[in-house]
Amino acid sequence: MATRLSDVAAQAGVSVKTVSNVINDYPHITAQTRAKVEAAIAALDYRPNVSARSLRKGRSDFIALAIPEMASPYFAELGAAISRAAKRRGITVLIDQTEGEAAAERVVMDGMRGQLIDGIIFSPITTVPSKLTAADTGKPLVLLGERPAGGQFDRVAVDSVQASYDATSHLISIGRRRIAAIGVGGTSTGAVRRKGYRKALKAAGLPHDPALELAGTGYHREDGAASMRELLALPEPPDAVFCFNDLLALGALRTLADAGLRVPNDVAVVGFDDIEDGRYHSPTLTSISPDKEWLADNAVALLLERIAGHGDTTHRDLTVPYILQIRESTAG
Amino acid sequence: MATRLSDVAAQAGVSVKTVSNVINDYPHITAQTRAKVEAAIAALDYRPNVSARSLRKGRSDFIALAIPEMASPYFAELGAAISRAAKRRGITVLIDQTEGEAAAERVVMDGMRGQLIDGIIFSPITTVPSKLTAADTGKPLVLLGERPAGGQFDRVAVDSVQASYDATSHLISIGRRRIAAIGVGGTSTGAVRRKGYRKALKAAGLPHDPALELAGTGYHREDGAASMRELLALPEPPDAVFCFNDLLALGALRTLADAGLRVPNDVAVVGFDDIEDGRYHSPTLTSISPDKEWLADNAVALLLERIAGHGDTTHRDLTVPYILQIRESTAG
DNA sequence: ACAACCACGTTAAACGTTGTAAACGACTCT
DNA sequence: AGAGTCGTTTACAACGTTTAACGTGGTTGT
Repeated sequence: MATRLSDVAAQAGVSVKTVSNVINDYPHITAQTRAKVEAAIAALDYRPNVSARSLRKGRSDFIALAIPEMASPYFAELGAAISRAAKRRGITVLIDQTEGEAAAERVVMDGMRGQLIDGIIFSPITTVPSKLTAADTGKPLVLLGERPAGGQFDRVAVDSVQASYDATSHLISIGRRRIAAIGVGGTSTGAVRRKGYRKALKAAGLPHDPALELAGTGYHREDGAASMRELLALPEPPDAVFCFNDLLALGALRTLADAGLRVPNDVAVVGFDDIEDGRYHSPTLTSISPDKEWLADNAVALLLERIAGHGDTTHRDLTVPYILQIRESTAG
Repeated sequence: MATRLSDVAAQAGVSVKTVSNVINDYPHITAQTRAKVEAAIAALDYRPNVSARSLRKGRSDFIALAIPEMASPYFAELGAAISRAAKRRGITVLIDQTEGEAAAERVVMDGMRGQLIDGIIFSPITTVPSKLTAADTGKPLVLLGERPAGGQFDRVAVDSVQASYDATSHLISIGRRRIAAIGVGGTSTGAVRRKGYRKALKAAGLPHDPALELAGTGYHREDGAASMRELLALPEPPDAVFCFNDLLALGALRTLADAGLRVPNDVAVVGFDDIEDGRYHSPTLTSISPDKEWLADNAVALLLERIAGHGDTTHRDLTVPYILQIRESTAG
């Protein structure tokens, strides 16, 4: 049924090897032969068999992207960007939903998809299990987001401390004095962003009130909404909130709307990620906006470089550029 | 480096084929041998090689999901659901971003990923190119959404006419008389949903004003926002809008907020898809809510059945259950 | 005329897995 | 006791591709 190399060879009147050479861009081929072969390929609508090729070469030109959940807008946007970046380089991305905490285990247990994939881009939202350190999967890995303790992997991420510092400082600059933080979980992300948040408060000489640091159980809208409800129940509610991602912020905005509070007049809100929802929400959401295209492109490039294996063992650490997008939720 | 079948066989003291038999649940194996083999597999941490397996079997247990763009919330949610449904059955989903109109061409050109995938779930948002009809890729295909002219494929979709009828009728039932529609493109989706919209108007004895049917260029927030601006510029603006998907509706809500109009008091809005954003937006969005889990599960099941190939050639057409979720955007 | 290329061909051997068919015992049945 | 049967295991040949080693004429340059 499926046409194979030998069919093409027969049609073009050349050897199998020559066809293979044409396909693999072997340098020494006459323009004439190449044309003949290409004509035959077109005529027979030949497609190389990926399985056979990857079995023989040991490379598949597939990489995996492991994310907690693709229905989450940030990860959806990230996945889309990474898919495009990979396609540009002729490689295909397999998306893996790790669904929460057991992420690394699952990746490892999946056995790297039966040795099909050449490498993996791993984007944890919660903790990076320390097991990852030990479990050397043998395949190149690029980490997205906060570095796990004693990072020994290639990594691409925003400077979360600085970005959080900027976000908080922005709230201070518009006159807020009682600034809450939502999302200070036990996760690396939560810890790092809290660091920048506290730093900004300190730099401005503002007191640090532990009651204003909300942990919550996750990073979804409902968690943000719940945390905001807690904050409003406080004897002295905040006049601004820095949410550690946009989903939390959107949830918080929902609670504020339900409570009849005006944003930003009563409470100003800043998010992190700059997902598209935030740009259309009422009010539009001020947010830390990482350059996702840059992130995707460099993550893929880095991984491919590692797969090609130019021997150097030092791991690299790329910092994603970002800007603070100021919108209605902080600008009256 | 990677342990293979023969390594396991050596370790267990049996033949390669026996190990293969154990892995593939071949019925006639002594408990004793099975135990030996399983011990060896565990000891060596053996993982079957997908490439070799699929080369030999002609099946890979991979299916493709072709969607316009995964960053679009509806498709992200759909992709997540389909991924889960597939994983439950031990198969892996490859997501393909077709990015708009050239969808089918690309799928075909991709050559079904070099014969790796076993079948494809195809979810067009714009037109289903008629080429699809001709281009028999040889692989099973399940279509999501509106049926193309002369549908001859398996298909899973909501009854869009009925759903649109329900949505429009709901607006009528809350007293609206001048109801606009956004998203009446030349696409199958647009055409079908317009049909239900017009039918509802007619059933209620309302006049049908062509100026209230907005086509727009796409199905994103910005298109909804632009269309809404057009509607507001009308000499006699509408008192309700039925948007053919939630993204359009969210864009429309944005424009209404900018214009200082109250929803639903001044203008009521209904969407289609029930994406999570709509549930947290201010106001929350009334929407047609298809059962995405049902959709995903049945689409995957149908495709797998087709792959297994129980010879019957009649194509099947499954109707996804839905409800109308009434929220703030229509309920004062 | 000799070497040094060049453009291809030929053949064989992998890559790791599974289907086919046959071999092997250990039974049971005449 | 020999033939048939059954349950379990194995040897061998594929699947479609690439790599390697070697061969063969043909072209070019000295």
